[in-house]
Amino acid sequence: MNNKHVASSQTPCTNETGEEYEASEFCGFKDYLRRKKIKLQNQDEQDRRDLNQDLPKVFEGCVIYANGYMKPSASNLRQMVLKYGGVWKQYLEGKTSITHIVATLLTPSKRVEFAKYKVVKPEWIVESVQAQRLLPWTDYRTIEDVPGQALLQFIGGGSQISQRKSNIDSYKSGSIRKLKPLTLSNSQISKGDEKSRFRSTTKSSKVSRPRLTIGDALLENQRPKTPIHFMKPLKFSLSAPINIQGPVIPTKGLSQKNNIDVKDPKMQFSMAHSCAQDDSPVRVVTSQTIEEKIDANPLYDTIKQPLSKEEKEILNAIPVVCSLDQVQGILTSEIVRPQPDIALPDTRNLYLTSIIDSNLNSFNESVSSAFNEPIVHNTSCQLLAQSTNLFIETRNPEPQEPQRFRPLTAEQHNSDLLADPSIRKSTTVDPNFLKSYFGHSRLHHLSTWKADLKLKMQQFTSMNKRLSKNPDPQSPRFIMHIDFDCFFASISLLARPELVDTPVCVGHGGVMMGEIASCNYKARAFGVKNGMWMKEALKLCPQLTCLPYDFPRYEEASRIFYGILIPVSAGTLQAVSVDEALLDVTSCVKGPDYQDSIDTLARRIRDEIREKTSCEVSIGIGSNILLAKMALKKAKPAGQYQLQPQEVDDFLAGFEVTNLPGVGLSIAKRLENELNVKSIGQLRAIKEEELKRIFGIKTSEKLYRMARGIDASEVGEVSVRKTVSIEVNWGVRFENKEQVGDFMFNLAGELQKRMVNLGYSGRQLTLKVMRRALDAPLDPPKHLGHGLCDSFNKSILLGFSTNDHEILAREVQGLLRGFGIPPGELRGVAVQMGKLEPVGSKTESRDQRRLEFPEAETHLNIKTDTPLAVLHSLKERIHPPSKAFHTPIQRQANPSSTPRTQFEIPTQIDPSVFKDLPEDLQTEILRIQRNKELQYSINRKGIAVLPSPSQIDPNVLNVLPSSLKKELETAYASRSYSNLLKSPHKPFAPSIIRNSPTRKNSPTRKRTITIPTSKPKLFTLTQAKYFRGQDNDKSSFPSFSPSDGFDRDILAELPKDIRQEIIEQAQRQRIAAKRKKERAEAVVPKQIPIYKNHPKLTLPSGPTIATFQKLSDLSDLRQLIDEWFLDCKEDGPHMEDIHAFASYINEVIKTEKNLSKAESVIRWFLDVVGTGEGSLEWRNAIDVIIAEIRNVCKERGIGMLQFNYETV
DNA sequence: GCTTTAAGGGAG
DNA sequence: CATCGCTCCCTTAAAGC
Ligand SMILES: Nc1ccn([C@H]2C[C@H](O)[C@@H](COP(=O)(O)OP(=O)(O)OP(=O)(O)O)O2)c(=O)n1
Repeated sequence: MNNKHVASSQTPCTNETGEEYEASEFCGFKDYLRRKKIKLQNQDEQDRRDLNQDLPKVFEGCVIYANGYMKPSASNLRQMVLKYGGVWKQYLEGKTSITHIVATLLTPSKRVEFAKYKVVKPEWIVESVQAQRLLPWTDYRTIEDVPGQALLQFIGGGSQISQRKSNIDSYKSGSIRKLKPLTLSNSQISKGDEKSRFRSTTKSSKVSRPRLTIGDALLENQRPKTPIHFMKPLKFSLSAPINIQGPVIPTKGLSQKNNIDVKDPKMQFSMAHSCAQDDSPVRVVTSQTIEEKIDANPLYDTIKQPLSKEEKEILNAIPVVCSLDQVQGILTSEIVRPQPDIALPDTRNLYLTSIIDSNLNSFNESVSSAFNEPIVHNTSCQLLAQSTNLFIETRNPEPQEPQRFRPLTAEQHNSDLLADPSIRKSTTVDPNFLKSYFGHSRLHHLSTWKADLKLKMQQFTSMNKRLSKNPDPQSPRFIMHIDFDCFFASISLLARPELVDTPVCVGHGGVMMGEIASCNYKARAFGVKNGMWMKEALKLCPQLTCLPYDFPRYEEASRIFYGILIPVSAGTLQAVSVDEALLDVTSCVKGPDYQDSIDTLARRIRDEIREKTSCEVSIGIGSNILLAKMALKKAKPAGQYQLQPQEVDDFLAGFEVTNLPGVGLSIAKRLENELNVKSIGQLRAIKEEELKRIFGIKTSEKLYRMARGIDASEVGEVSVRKTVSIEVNWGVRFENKEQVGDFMFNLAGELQKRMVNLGYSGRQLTLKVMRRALDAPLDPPKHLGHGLCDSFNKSILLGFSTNDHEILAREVQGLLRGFGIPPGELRGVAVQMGKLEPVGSKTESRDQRRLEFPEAETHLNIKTDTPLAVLHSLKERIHPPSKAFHTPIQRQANPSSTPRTQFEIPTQIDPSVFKDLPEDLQTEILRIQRNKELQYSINRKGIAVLPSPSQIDPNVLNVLPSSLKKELETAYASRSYSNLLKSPHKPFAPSIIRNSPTRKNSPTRKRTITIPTSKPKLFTLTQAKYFRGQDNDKSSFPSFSPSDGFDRDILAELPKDIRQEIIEQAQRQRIAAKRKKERAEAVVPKQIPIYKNHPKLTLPSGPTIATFQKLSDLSDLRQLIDEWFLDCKEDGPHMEDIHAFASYINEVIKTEKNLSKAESVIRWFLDVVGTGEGSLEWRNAIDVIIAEIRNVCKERGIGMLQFNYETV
């Protein structure tokens, strides 16, 4: 220790407790880092003392942080800053104290992240020093350097933050109206007309353009709320066709008619200027009429003139959104003198610019009187709230002062709305919402039925497929597409026979904004279409009758429908929907008059269905699925049509491209705008290269082929479910965060139910939320609908597979909080689980005996994780990798955030300490508490879901009170926590793997105790039915060598189960290694190709070959397959084994890249299994495996493997 | 190079 | 009263590695 150090120990930088030098027996990394930080600051302080004698304090009050590489190096700049009285921040910490950021170049995301900071070029420092005074930073903006960078923030209200727009005019026959994305660039906006806008959009879509990631969007929401500078000019984003003509409207411009040319009266005029993004500390959203706005605020004094109707309409659509920052920004930024290179054309700066230009003074006054005080108050309030709570609620200014301007928050608005009990009960705040909602939702029924039928038909098909052999794949095929005519309408009409000859539709009673699910052909004659809004339809057809839904009858009709088709199908039947199926009837026809026999068959089917359901189906017949579908178009209604091969080209040419499957509004528009293509005939004239200019590769190729009637897909292709999800985008109205929490909990519960019923757990969780668009009215056109929204996605990887609703709920809440959306602004929520793994015995393949519509609701198969996994997730929550999800570590207790009542506060934890913890931390702790008694489970892969000690964020530990630390220590079942920390970070897999930045740790992360292979999932088998404990010797307690990487003391402290598992794993590992070695010695390793270049194969753990049950040798594998089949011949293979086997093959293809090996293994498998003795389950297994392999081949872009399997 | 992510799109 | 805008899959651009 030198003098310097001693001196620095007295600096004010040492915090109150003198922490830097306090001895700590609990040496977490967090402590270390903190001390290091403090030390650095002290260093700075010292440097400053040493250096700044007699020098002007040029940078006094400046706290500067350097980002990225820059010309005078950061350390040089630091010297300068310190020398001249500034503070240098090495770490970005909370960013709150930073006044300036030095950067030469900013990545797009950084641009967003730093959008509200003074981001300056290094020259600012250099030249300020030269000038010996602080030069205006505005002359050194980094952000102006990159042309168009500011633009990014204004495009369509947020670039890639998709802005969805309700468009009641846009629907496509047979599909629901899609919300339209909006991405407007500067120049596009000015065009004003939809077509040109669209064209520009598409063009730019091929240009590589940085996008705003969700993280960026989150940052927008999580920006620190301290005074910061606003650097963007005010702009308006237009979210609907609008044409604003003329130059900047002068002061009184708003009263001048004809300056605004509103093409669409329903248009939404967004005045979302840049800083009105919802990240603003306080959003003051008013629902007052514009007159009130004007009356209430001197800001509007000069425009107190009669407004035209359109003007009022426009202005009322404008939520007045303002904040201190914005006000500051408005007053200090260059708005008054817009930067030409980034400002939008004058026409779009019209409103506020003009006001500000001419009314700066009155504006200023209004700011202090109406905004300033309350906002300051709310800023701190919200900072507090945000730091502890799920949401920031939008708040009103405090009412203590006479308010001339009383805006309404989204929450208040919802409160008013929900005050009506009849409304309240159909919103998400009602505890029975989900049940009631899904019970009434046609799309929910449709989706559920579809998934169910798809699965069942798949099973049925695989059961029979091999009976009907198709020896000549070249011979022509006959595909039938069978579909009820206006299904819902037809069925619902059965109860109202008197209306048969009148236009009817099916929908929810209302006459206003309800959607039409289906309408009969009488109604279609008027132009009414499925998915259209009632209001619209009534305009077209005033005498339209609306019939109620009758879901049970639809279901019953469907059951009959499939009941008729199944016997006919002779094995190959694919469910398209509840009322729609594909049939490969190739094998049904023989002889020279085959075409007639097909037609006869079709007629027979139609007759039978008509007889049994009293409804008509139509049938299209073609030589592939695409052509059958196109033929069906012609067949409808109540008809059939067989498309002859020779007429295909002419037949297709006349259809509009939207009739092609996969071509919806968006693609059709692009085709039309870019290529002037409307019909399939026109599409056929376009070269594939041309298409690739506009669309991606896959889409281009598909379009190209479809235009020529080519479709290689086959009826009954097996697909494996990839996701299970739930979403609600209607009735979503919340008053506070508690309601949100409750709802998410219920949602997770429902999702769990679905997963359990399907027999899945999942590793990936995705949250999708819809937030009311800034410029959308608080009440959308559709009652309780979502209206115009911005949508956000975020997915995380859990380190374990689960379907436990509590875990799901918690993770969802964490994600949701990351978005920082005020409860009142939420309009839609979706939770999706991916990276599925089958769980328990009830797998999809086991359901095959029942073909009825099941309503079974079991509560089996819930996969809980270990408490430690949750601990790990807790860590991630508090100290997430992405700043976007950053929550301040020091959090204040929020009086309103009490723990859920169903959670007991554990006695071991000091209740007051516990209460001071953030809500989610509380629940995590509670989980740990509750689960402590439970078995420490091992996840399916045989990896203990104990987070690696090295992965426990010391920050987390440090922030916990000592009593909690103790709890965690207990949870770790270790007396010596520091031992764990010090032990090699080998043994455990992390339990939570967050996306992106976390992955930087992947080298560490990948080190698990599993047997070294390319992927742990290969070992799914170890716990499955057949393979359980294959080469385990459970009785022995092996001795560990140091090279095992285990600390024996730690091992001894672990729960028995985990210890056992680790031991077993280690054993297997050794055995595997031994085997490998033996094999390598005994056999010439020609069977073991080594692909040095593949990254997967350079894992530190060594082996480079995918293994299956530790085998990679072909003969061993064959033997294993033999044994597997023999053992499970009767009962069928375990689903997990099937997947494991498929995974292995995929691994061989993907990683080992040994196609011939994969082929021969598969061939062997098929030979063994396909000997005719195989049960249904085994045939199913074949399909699943083949399907998975097909996927991988597709992924790899290689052709399908060859192994004499006729359906392949 | 590869894989993963967020987002768009489509169907029924 | 209104109203019940789901759920799965695929593709793409960009980011991460
Ligand atoms: N946007 C949509 C589209 C369809 N459906 C429901 C109602 C339909 O009856 C059923 C089947 O959809 P189809 O596309 O097959 O349409 P229809 O059977 O009503 O008419 P078509 O005769 O054109 O098949 O799905 C819906 O609720 N909303």
